[in-house]
Amino acid sequence: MVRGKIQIKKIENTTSRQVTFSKRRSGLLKKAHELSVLCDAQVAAIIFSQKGRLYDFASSDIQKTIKRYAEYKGEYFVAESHPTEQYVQGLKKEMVTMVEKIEMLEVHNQKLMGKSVAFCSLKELQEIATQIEKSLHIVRSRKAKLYEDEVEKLKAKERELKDERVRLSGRVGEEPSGMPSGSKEKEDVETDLSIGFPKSRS
Amino acid sequence: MVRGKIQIKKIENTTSRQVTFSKRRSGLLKKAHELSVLCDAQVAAIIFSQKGRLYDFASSDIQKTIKRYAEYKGEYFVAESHPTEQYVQGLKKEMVTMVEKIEMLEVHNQKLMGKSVAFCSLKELQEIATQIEKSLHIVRSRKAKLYEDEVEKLKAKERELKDERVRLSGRVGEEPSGMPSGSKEKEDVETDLSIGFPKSRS
DNA sequence: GAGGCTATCTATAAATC
DNA sequence: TGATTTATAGATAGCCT
Repeated sequence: MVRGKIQIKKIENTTSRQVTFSKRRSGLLKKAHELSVLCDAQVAAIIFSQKGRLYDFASSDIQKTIKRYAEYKGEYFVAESHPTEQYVQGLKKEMVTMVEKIEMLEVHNQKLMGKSVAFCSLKELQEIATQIEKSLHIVRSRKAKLYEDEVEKLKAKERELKDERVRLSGRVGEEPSGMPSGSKEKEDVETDLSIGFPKSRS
Repeated sequence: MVRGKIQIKKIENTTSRQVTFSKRRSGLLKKAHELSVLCDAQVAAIIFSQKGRLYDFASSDIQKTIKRYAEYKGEYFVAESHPTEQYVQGLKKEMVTMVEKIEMLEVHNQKLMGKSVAFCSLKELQEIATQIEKSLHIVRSRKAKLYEDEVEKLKAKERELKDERVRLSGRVGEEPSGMPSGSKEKEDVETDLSIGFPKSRS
């Protein structure tokens, strides 16, 4: 017997709370089912007991219902734990662009390297050749410049070494008699030991 | 007054179906609420009307409830409709690889085109120059081949036209007096109208 | 926990406004 | 549409097994 209307607040007595849970739970699921059948509605109900047990009802595929719910709500809760479809679509689109770019670059590279030019038109070949010639020119110039610099550097070193030799010779009070090691340059001064008058051998 | 118990099957009368939907819907949501409060349970209910309108109740955050549901079920449906974090990580990794490849290709391209060689070593410059020379050789060969083919084709056409002319001349029983249209080749036979003896103008 | 009982409370079908 | 009414079907609190 029901003694007066009950208060809608947590039932403190554990036993009766569990009994009530069991009864009302099945009542709720039954009503959910009836509603879906009577009114041809899409209904889903999810119940977790205090202990964490799951009870549920779904008139159709619950996944569909949840998905529909998510879409209806403008979706955001799924995004919380999982990237949205939209986000991934964006990534994929970006990847397609990148793949295209890679292909483009590879084709370009191939052509610059003289590969797969078998299907190029004369006009295209001419363009490639022009580009390559230009590249070659630039690279050769750069190479020449580097060599030049190198030579310049060596000359500077030579000068430096000469100065050093002169300086050292002045300090020991005699004629220069040797070259700094490491130098392979030919000097215009006789430094070899010899018998006879200097310069007589030229 | 309720006349006898109702059958749990779709109510065909649209009006009474809508009325029943309205009443039972609110009844269901109310009961869902009562259950959650009385028994301290986590309850969520989702109802879509036939027209697609959404009605729902959730004792706590419905997102949490759905998430918990998904986890409880081992889920699957979340993965089905939404990419997993892992999947996205994979995509991103792939993208990083692609970005690196693009950079590599671009640098290579730049070098082949003689750009940004300012910081290359002599050795590297030499390698690039060698490559470019090789490329140039290939491209030029290809170009030469194309020209050759072109010339060959033109020659073949010339022969064909000559044959044709001879054949036609034989059929009309006179000396060749014209060339097939489209040919721009210079012939060694006088075909122009003229006064006087043929060949007298050369 | 699950099921049964029963007195009540609640939901609601149908009609009416 | 929606609100109210009313009679009744259905749900359930409390108690027991």
